[in-house]
Amino acid sequence: MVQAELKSGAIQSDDALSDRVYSAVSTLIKTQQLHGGDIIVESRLADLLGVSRTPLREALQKLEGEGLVVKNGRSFVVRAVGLAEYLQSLKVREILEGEAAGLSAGRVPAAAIARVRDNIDALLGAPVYLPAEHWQSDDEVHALVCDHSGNPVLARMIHNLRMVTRLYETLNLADRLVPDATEHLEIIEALESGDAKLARQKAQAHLRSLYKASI
Amino acid sequence: MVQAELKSGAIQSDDALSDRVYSAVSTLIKTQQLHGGDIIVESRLADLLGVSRTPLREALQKLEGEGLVVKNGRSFVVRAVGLAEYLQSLKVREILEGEAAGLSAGRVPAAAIARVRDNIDALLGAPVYLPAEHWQSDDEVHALVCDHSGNPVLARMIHNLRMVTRLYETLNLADRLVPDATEHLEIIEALESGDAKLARQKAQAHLRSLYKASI
DNA sequence: CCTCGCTCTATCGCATACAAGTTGCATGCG
DNA sequence: CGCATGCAACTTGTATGCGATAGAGCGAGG
Repeated sequence: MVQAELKSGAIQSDDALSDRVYSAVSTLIKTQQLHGGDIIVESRLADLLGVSRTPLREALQKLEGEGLVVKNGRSFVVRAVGLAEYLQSLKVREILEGEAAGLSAGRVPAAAIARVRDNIDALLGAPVYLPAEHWQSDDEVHALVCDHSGNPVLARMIHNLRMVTRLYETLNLADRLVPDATEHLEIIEALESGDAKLARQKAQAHLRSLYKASI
Repeated sequence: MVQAELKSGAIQSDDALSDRVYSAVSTLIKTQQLHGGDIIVESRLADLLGVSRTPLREALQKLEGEGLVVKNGRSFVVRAVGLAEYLQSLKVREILEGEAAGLSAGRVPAAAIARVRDNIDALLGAPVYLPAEHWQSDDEVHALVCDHSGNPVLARMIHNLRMVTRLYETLNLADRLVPDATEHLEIIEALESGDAKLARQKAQAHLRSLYKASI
């Protein structure tokens, strides 16, 4: 099932153990090595990660707070996000990210915009499809929108929503590469222009596009 | 500081210990027996509640997930919500609850509406001001809006936001009784009428009213 | 008088041990 | 052969002990 060692990988080793475990389990979930609905046996996972149950439980509590795992009866299970919830989340994101985009319009540093744009271009120009880079570019664009809205509460909210959104993984990511990229570029352009209304509209259009692609 | 015993009160005693601790600490915070910024010493609080550190830590992790406590360095502190964050939260709530109200318009059972309306009337007619009842009525109205929106994700989001909003406690609640009640009644009326646009507008107006009252 | 560094204690992070509840299997009886 | 009952392994909840560390207090030097 899971063969990754905790120590390996890009995990900073001077962090607290429970934080490392948190990151480890988080990526295990996001990379589908633990899939939705799996029930988590504490001792097993703890052994697998080479730690005791205490820091693991701590990590699981935190993950529960972020909605990546839920408690079913007495044990934790990896959160399974169905189509309905995915669509609901997208709907809320449409509202929130639209607002955030409007607030951020004209407030994003040119350097940040340029960097994100370069990444999108690189992604489009890549000879093969790179899922990880796709995700990262996605994160960057949405971070651009959130972090400059001047409303950290709003930003955090969107972040949490996107987290859950990711758990719904039936759609084929590769098919979304070109639509995502073009829509992202439109959002960025709107942000750059300072046209709040346009930015909001483009962000909402992007989310609606995701929505339609999943029906 | 805190003199409440864990066993006392209306806490179900057949729940898991950590759940009881969770409820206990939650109410301690919401009732200001633990005020914002207080650093929590695990062993002290655990002794106070008559449990060991383990279930207490578990409860604290959960509370961290809900935003009632945060980790400052190595120890937990009761989350202090400042004016800035409060206003930001209200702004997001304006967006979200407006949307929820629009979605709920015409979908709320008459019985539920009647019950809430009765409670508001009772509150207004009470000879003395009852803070607890004020809070509860508030909860009911907003629950009315959320629970019938058909979007549980949205509802949960609003719930979390309201949780944090409550931590900001400098405004004088009693002064808000009449404005809250009248605005709530307007929202309810709009919900009843089925006019989505009006419902959204009234909900937003309510949140903006709260905003203005706190500047 | 202020600042830097040292020590020392209170507190936290983690592991482990123990208890209680549950599930599933096997065995025996009807 | 089927069902009930009891046992056994597993899993989670809670307590506790120990090592590590941050932060306070204090003293010395600038």
